[in-house]
Amino acid sequence: MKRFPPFHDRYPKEIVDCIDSKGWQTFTGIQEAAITTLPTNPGTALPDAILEAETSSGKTEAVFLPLLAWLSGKRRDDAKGFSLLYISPLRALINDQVGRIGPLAQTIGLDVHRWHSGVGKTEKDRARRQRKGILLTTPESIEGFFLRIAHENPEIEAISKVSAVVIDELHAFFDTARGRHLQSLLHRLDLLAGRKIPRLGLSATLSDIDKVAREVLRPKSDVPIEFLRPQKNARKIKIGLKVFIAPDKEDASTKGKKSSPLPLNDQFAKELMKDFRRDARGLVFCNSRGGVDLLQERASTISESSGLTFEAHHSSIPNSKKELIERKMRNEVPDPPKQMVVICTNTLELGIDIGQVQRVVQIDPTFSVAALRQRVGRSGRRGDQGAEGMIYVGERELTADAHPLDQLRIKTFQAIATTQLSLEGSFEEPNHADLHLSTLYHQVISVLREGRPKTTQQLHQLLVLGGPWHAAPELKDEAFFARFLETMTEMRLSLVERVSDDEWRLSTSEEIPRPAYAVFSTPPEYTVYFNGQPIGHLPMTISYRVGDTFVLANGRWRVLNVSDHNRSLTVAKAASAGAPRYGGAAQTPSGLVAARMRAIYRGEKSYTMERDETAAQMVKDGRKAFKKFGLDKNRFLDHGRDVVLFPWCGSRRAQTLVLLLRREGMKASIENFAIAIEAASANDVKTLLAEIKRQPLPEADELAREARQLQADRFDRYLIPYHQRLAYGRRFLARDGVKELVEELLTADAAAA
DNA sequence: GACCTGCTGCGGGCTG
Repeated sequence: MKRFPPFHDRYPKEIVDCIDSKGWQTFTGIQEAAITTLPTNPGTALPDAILEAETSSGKTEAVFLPLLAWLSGKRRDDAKGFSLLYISPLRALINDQVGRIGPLAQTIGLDVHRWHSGVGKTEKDRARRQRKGILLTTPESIEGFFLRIAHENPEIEAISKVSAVVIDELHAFFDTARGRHLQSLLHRLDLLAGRKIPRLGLSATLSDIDKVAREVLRPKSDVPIEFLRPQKNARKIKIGLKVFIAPDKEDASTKGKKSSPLPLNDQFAKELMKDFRRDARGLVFCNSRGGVDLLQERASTISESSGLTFEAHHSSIPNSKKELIERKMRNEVPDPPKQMVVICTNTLELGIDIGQVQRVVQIDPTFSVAALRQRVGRSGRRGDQGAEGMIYVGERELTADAHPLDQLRIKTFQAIATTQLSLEGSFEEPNHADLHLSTLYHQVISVLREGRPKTTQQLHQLLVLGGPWHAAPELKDEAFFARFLETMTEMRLSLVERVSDDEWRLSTSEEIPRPAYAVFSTPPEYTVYFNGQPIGHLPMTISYRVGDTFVLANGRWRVLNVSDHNRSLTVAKAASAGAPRYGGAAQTPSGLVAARMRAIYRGEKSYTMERDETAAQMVKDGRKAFKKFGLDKNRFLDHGRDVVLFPWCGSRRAQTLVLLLRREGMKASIENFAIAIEAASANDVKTLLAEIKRQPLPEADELAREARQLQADRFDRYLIPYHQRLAYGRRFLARDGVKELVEELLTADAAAA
């Protein structure tokens, strides 16, 4: 490899030799940045750091080369203790990384141990015995180590000895219950170690990283954080747009009619054949599992004997099948397909190794800018190849009574807005207001499970004042926190009890259920069997009867037998079938995207992306409809007996507006990028809004009374209603700027009149 | 009209 003096001159010979033998031409930008910046002399303390670069830009080596060089100079004694802790949000990523980190670590005599639920006993026993080297694991397994503390668990002790923690795919922990969980675990590890263990996060460029990642990596940090990013120019990204028109009704009566277009999935499948005709490997992202199954079925049928293979990859496909697909993509099977396209959900959004992909197609727009950027970024990664993405949008054939949202061609504008923002590098801001009370509940129990009773003050200091909940204003108040603990003793399932006035311990009076390791939960699933073999999973929240049909995992099936007790569905092949139903809630629009869509409708933002003729026509039509409805001036639209209101804001303010209207007796709900109000006129709504404007805004927890579903996270059901409403308000509502929004809605309309 | 992620413990069957 080309000589890179900061590496070849400063790094230990064993490590240099190992890298030279890999046949790499040069280091990537992020690797050069890390090698130049991070200390290799154990006399210099390791900093907290964030390495920011795209998936598969060699971030793993970028962080491990300096860490291993640093460790090689450190005197090692015989005492048990791991050297490094690597944390990944995915088991699959750990399995990939063993192969990359293992040989590097071997050069300085360190073993690498995997530890997650898919790792066998033999391998875990080896890690348990050695308690040295590098441990690769998940947040939930770390929770497991903590939960076993009470039973004299030497592993957690050995983990607390590490010189640094590496967190892979740090962006996957932004703004989530799981992220807060990880912060708590790392904080508890620091306390156990009696020092601040350096944290190094690997992140994609998906937000204002300096601000966001700092808070995620180490809340309330008083030590500086190094930000490392490539010096070299970012590679080129191209995103194109194609729009397809769906027939008005996709049923038998329209089939064969000349004037009627083909069903959407047939059009998509044909286009995929064209777009991927020259590529060896491709990825297609859908917004739902059902969408993946249907499109894969159509594409497989249409492409038969063309040499192009289509595979389905989502969470309901068995792991063994998914792993086989990933191996085929990497050409690790005998006689791999020459041309292969995987149709997936966000299962392949994070950095699981799937080799080199030439092109990415997104079916219908994503709801966040970050998702689009991350997905397109999975293409053309080696060398200087730019990323190439294409969005296929399905719009509906317009009828005389078409809904305004269809006339506005909303999906086309959503696709353009997400593309523009993605290319500009503007991403959604995480919601820092989130209280994460469900996760707090989990961590109180986890801390108490360690054994000794704790006082209110101790718990408050550990989790709130000095810990990951430091930024929640309500919780800072010790009385509020004490009340939270007290409610935990009052619930039907009370896992906590008072020892004395001010001391708490894990309940002893009841049978304590098995500990929960994850802060999220998954609904129970049927396993679908064909000929005794599991072919996939379906959620039990949807009921099935004998004779029902569905498409799943590259086949059409008919239900032969349903067993709720065994959680199994037995199926036979069927001649035809529709998409499986998975259930779920509507997707929520982001304010960033909404505001940009409005600008494009108004012609304030041109769009320069590559598009087909239909897309160009859709933009013309959408803008024309926007004018026709007068939406350039006002925000209300009477549609039949209902009103459609266009706030052009993010989902939190929109949801606040919806609850305000419901509180006054209106049947309001969010519908795509608009608010639909049933059985009301624009004038009714305006009168109400004027009234709302005059009154003081209710508190968020008060408004939350109007919400249909208060429970969102795993342990919300164990919280008292007041805490549930508080958590709901902080997560889904925003009072800031709502008065201004109401004002804007009324003035815009007055100006128009 | 949504997507994804994780854990243990136990028992049965197979291999050496």
